[in-house]
Amino acid sequence: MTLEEVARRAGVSTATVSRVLNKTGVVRETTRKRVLQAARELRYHPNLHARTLAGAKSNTLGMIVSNIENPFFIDIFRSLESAAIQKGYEVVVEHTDYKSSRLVTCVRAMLGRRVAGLAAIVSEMDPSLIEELTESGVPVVFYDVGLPARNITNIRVRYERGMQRTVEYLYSMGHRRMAFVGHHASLGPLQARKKTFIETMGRYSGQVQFTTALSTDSPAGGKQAAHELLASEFRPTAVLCVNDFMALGVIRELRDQGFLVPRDISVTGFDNIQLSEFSNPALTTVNIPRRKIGQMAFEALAPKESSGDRPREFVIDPELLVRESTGPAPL
Amino acid sequence: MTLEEVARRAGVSTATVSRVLNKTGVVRETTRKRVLQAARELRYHPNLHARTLAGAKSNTLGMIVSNIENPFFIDIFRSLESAAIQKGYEVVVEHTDYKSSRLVTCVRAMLGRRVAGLAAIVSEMDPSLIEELTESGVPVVFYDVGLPARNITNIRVRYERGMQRTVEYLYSMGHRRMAFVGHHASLGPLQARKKTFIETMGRYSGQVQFTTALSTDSPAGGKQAAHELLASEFRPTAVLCVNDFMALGVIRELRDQGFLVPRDISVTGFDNIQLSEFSNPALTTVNIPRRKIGQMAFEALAPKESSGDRPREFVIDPELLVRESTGPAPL
DNA sequence: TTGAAAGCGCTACCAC
DNA sequence: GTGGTAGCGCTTTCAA
Repeated sequence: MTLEEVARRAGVSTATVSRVLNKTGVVRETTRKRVLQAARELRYHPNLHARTLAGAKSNTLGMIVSNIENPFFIDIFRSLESAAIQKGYEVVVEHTDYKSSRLVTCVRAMLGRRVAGLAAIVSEMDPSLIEELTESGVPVVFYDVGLPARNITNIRVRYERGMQRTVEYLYSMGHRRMAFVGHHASLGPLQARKKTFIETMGRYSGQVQFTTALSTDSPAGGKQAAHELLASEFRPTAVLCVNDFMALGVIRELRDQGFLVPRDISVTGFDNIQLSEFSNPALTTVNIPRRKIGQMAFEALAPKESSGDRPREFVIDPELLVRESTGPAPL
Repeated sequence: MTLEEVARRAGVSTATVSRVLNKTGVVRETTRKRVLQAARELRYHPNLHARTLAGAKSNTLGMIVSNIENPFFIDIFRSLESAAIQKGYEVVVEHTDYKSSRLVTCVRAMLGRRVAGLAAIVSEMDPSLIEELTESGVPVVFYDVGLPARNITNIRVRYERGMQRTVEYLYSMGHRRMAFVGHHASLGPLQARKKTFIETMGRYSGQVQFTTALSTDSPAGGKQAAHELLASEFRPTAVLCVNDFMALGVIRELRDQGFLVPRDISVTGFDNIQLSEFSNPALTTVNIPRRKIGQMAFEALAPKESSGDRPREFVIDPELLVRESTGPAPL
């Protein structure tokens, strides 16, 4: 089914059919009806590829996330998407599983698709890709990686502040033996998180002991990391997780091994995903405003007619949310 | 950046560049190098729209799900995707939030994109859309809706069997007052689920009492439904949830109101999403093999050279998984 | 208000 | 091995 067939059936030119279907230009009402009728009878579906190829302007935004199973990313996606849809955009998501190789594929695909803008909410960005994106001229939003440039907007979370607040709180509750549970330490931003933990611990040097464990970004990963932690001789009174998703698994493992949270061991997360409230016990966590991030991302990507499109940087200062999974250290 | 510019820079024709980039046809090694070099220097990204428009054959599969926040759907997506990627396909997801209007948009978009196949894992399918898809000739997989046709494959779960097994189990544990928590009863398949519960209850008429509550498909929705349940005069000893995602919220609300699960009230889910194991208490649920469903969907969509593409129907008989959230009814 | 035709960027077929 | 070129299906001037 092509435009031409519809035109033929309606007894008009393809130009007219195009006008009718796109509601552009004026068309006599009777003609319009005839065209619509023909299109319906033929079950015509315009070829989007031909459309964008001919039209040039894309109203598609792209978004790439590291882990589509982690609700954190889905929340940002939904927020960005709802802002986008409101303005007549559509957004396509891809995910990388934290693999650089997949990221390259995704970015290429997005660029090939000629997206109007791209949000890269990923941890595994490498310099050459950043350069490629910068030079592509396409509006891009990075989360936690990259530097601002004319077409690049950055959103970054002051992770160290969140970490610091968590540790201070835990310290004030008497905790002196802490463990950090993370994932993918080989990736820049995640490596940085672990480092931040270690540096923060450094401030209490002599007063606190600590260790770290790594696994995959999932509840199962958290469970496994906790398992390793408990298998070692180091017995933490508090476990700080790089995110809520893993914390869910940590709590599970602790419980399986007979520990009570928070009576025996306190656990904290990061992100404040919805599930953190539904966890039992409800998770003490650090709030990261996902909705706001999605909105910021959209604003940075949508053509900003008013202001010049200078590079921007958004910085988020996350706050600690104390709930049920933390308490005083056991004696 | 276009193919032509690359060709000019490399001093060859566009045909040659195309051959090099697609690894199709033979090209002298030196020429190849030169082309690649030019492409790199120009930071050339082939226009995917032009490509598919010219090439005709699409290796993109589409998938539409009702609720992208519910891990159940993500699991199926990931399974389908990994099978697809292995065979050189890519898959794009869209979600509808259970809204028929959005479903229409999504289907149109997929058809416009000329996907090679479409998996509609949704509950809000209406007859006219089904007809549209059937007549489009595109290979389609429906989950829980629609009838087999030459290009339509159906995957259906014997929901009633799962429900029945759950009720039998609960009954055997002494439960005589049960409640069903669901969502979107206006949509066919979900309406059917509720009806199945009611019919199953009918078999025990006189012996058991029951009620139902509806909310949205999320932990928050489950929490709210549970809240309404407890606000009424009806006090169930067991709450059967339409899925695990909502059950998470139900458990939370029960706990918030001081009930112990399963001592005071038993709770069951459906789907056996990963999180159901990480719930506290771990959820008694009915397993639905998401991985298998994704694989089946892919097989049904991928061009099947061997067998003729006769319509197919896969039927899944789900089994009960007893974990910690259920127990004997309180006296 | 409508039609003719020139592309959009690429693939594929046919010559050379 | 390589180049020329006819489309793929649509939008968009430019004329009529």
